Amino acid sequence: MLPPRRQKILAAIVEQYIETGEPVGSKSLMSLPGFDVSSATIRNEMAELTALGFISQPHTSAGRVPTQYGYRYYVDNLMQPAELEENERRRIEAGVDYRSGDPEQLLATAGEALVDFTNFAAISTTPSDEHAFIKNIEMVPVSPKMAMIVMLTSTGILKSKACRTDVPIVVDLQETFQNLVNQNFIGRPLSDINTVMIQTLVASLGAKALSMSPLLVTIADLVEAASISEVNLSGQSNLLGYKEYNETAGQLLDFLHRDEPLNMLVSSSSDTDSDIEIRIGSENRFKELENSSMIISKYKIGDNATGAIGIIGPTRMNYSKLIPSIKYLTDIISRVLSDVYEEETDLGEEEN
Amino acid sequence: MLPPRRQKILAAIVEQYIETGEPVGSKSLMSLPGFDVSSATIRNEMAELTALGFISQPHTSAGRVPTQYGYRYYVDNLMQPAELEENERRRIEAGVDYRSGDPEQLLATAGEALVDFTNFAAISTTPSDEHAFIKNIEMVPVSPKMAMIVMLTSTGILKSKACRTDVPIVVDLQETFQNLVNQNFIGRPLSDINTVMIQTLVASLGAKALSMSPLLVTIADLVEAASISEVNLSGQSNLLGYKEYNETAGQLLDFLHRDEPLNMLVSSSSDTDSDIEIRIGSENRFKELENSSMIISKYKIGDNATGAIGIIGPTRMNYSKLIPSIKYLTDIISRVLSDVYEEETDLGEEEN
DNA sequence: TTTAGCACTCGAGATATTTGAGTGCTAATT
DNA sequence: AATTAGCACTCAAATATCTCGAGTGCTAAA
Repeated sequence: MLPPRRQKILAAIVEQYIETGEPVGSKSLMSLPGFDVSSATIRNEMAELTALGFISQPHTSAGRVPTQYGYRYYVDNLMQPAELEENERRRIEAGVDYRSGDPEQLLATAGEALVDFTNFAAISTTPSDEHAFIKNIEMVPVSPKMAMIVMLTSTGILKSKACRTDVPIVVDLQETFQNLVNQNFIGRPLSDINTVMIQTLVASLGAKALSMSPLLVTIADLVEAASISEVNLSGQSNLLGYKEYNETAGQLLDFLHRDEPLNMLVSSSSDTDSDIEIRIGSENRFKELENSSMIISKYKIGDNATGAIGIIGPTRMNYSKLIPSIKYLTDIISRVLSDVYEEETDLGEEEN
Repeated sequence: MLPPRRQKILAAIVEQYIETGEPVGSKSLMSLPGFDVSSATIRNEMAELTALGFISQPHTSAGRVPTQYGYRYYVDNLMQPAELEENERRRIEAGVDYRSGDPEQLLATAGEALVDFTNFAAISTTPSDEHAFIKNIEMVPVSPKMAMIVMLTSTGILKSKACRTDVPIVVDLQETFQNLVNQNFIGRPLSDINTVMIQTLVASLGAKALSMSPLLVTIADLVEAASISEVNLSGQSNLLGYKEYNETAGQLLDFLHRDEPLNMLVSSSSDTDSDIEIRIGSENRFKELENSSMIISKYKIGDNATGAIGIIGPTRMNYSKLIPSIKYLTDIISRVLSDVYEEETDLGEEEN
């Protein structure tokens, strides 16, 4: 544990650097209220903090800059989370679309809100639940040879996709389809449905195989889309404005463009139990993010499904303000989605 | 009309500059095959071309760079459209999703293909047709208090949105809804449906108003989404790589992020009759695009609906290759979408 | 009309100079 | 033992100076 004065100095360096982006010198700290020692004393302490790895110098004759360990110590031990102001709360709330019951849409708009609020890039995943099952599948004929297939999962995810059929859609075909769906899909976990399963099913249909095949393939598409926890990223262009990305902005955006690493980034957050996770610099395991931090918070729907939402930005970000903001947003999302979910579940059971 | 030799020099300057990005000097032109005159002669011609405004010098002792008028003259008079190679055709074709009948999805994937193929940003609009009407609306109950509303327009646009109702969805309610839809929406032009119309309708429903209201509002949302020709942009991060955007990349991306100007950019292309439009530098009316060019091509569905797809990049782009590529892509899109459309229309009429 | 020749221009790159914020160390002070 | 004043030192950033050469425009001869 650092002695109090050293803590105070570290905190001051982190906070001032977050604010100004310039290396912090001993004199500017001395002039801060509450610092009644000389700059030489501060320099001695700074030398210690440097030896301990919490701060570093860009070059010998410059001030100090927090290292990622400095940020980490600050976040874990020194930072005082800011109280959100009323208008900030309102701004965050306004970003959540209470009305629609569709989690994807809600997360998309919430992400946009985060982008506006933080000026960083926002990242979110749709809820995933390894025990999710298919609650409902409907076929909607919209024109003679085109139908829309709509699927609802136990998690509340709603997916739909158009499907052109080779033969005209008649009542008979619809009934066949609905029977197939009832027998083979409703109530089954998403993980059960895959290409092989679909092919076997098609093979067993005999004469009806031809007409059913495109519809069933579309179901497989929907299941896949619902299983993969989709990662949504927005506000990337905000990052261009930060001078820490001057040179590497292109690389970073390219990296964020690829889906796989994003998925890993968000999903790997499940190994801790805390509901909010802060990853500073190389704590994100990707080299492309060594100068970036993520604040990721998990939301829950009911007791099983979880997803995450958060931000990506330069390590120099205002942790003490952002962390409570994201916490607050996540609480709202959890509440809204759980409400919808429970309402559905209750009603569903009443029906039986 | 420029004398032949001057044309030849202008074309060579444009082409070499497009390739290298460096100002083109008289000597490097002289060494090109087919130039049998001295560098002094070329310099004289270049002086003329400069006076005419087709080329300019970054500074007195540098080579020449095409002005936007130079590019324009080149595109209009000098350029020889490249023949697409077999593998290029295949790459373009591979980007078009023949199977799904959904124009939006098709355009999205085609845009991605353009991004990969050209390394620029791609822009596209969904088809719009001022005479479009509602062909079909279906309500799909997916859970006790949630329904999916699906709408198909005469243009083939398929839109769907979830809607939570305040009361449980029963057969009675579905019938009421379907009657309402048949009487008030099917066959009516999209432009007829607006908030006022919906409100009047709701008001006339008496006791049923409460249960119908959220469903009808959702229809309004769908109609709006289908009327507004949505602009899709992708591959913006490609632009970061071009040195002409070194400084202004952020501004450009911010600009492209906003929806309104994009809409104007694409829709204003309707004033010419040609099916492909090339806008160089300030011919795009926005200051943010003064160093950019767009190649935008219109596609058609049947005889009425049109939309556009194209690219945005630095004025220094390979027009002679890109123009035929985009033309080719647009032809494919038009053909696929028109096929679907006609098939639908024919079948629809057979039905009657 | 074309071309060889030449003086001229000016950006890019290399090198030198200056400046000042900030440091670490030492020796005196508390 | 902890603090501080004082001072020599360091080094990036800003500024100035120099050199180089690609490319030009012009002139006078072919």
